[in-house]
Amino acid sequence: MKKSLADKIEQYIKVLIDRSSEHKIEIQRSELAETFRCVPSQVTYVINTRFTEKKGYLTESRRGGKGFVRIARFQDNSNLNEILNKNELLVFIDELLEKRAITKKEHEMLRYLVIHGFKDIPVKEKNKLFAAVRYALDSFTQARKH
Amino acid sequence: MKKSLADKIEQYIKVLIDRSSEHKIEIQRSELAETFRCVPSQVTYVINTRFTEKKGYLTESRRGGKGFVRIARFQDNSNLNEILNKNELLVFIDELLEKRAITKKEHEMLRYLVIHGFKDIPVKEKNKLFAAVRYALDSFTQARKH
DNA sequence: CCTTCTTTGACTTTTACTGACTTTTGTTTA
DNA sequence: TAAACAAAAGTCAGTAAAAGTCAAAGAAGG
Repeated sequence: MKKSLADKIEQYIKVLIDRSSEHKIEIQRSELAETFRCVPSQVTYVINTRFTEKKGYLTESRRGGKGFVRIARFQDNSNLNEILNKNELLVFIDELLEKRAITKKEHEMLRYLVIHGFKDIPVKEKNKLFAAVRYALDSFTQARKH
Repeated sequence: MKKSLADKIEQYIKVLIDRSSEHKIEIQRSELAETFRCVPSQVTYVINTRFTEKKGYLTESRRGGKGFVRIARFQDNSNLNEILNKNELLVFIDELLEKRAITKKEHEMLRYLVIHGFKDIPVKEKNKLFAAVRYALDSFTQARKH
């Protein structure tokens, strides 16, 4: 299994991120391309295939003079946490039904919302969101009791 | 972290605004240009690209002798947009009730969620979120009809 | 083979910066 | 007081320096 250039660039960037203070680096595409003696679009390729949101990275960039590419790894890396949190919220919603704090119809609707409603929200925000929804539901059902 | 001149001027102005009493400053374009050793139109460029209304700033200026550029940051640029969008979603939810697609209780719960549930989500995400919720609710109620 | 991943390069778009020229406004002077 | 002057700020187009896009060719793996 020979390492492709893309693999090497990927590894290089990951080392940079590891060494950085905030899990965040800023590079210049053209500069990096020169380091590896390849065309700049090769770097773009690496970024698009290896540093995706799904893999736990956020990227930003700016064109033009003094342009840059910023790559940040977010700490609650990934899926696991997201799914966990979504599950936690779903469990909470199930408990509400068990406690008769919500009706069966409401329960059905809420589950649907949680599962399908938050597709486009970045992972980082999603956790906050789930917590917020949980809080809101809690105080709502409390309030409704009286 | 290579900062462009425009970035530096932007930051400089923002610090001035932060230190000001009313989130408002008055500068002289030519003076600032001299400080940064650039042409005055560079300052105009920064103001036009970084201190726009969309980003929460209002600018005024006067030419000629005793000329000036005034930059003011207004409290919550987002509010207007946010509220508008939230309202759109609330209107949609109200319509669902009118169409009998949801019950009164569901309606009540959804309104509460929208109003109280998404407090900590950044504005930028919030709009996407509202759209997502609207979409989810739409398909949910469609599906439930059958 | 066939498919998928990599690499390349020509072309596009965005952003920064500059300088010549214009417009506006206050001040001075005839 | 009207005209000239000076001192601002605005406009705009041009240049350069990035990064992005996309399709096509090439390589690797099954």
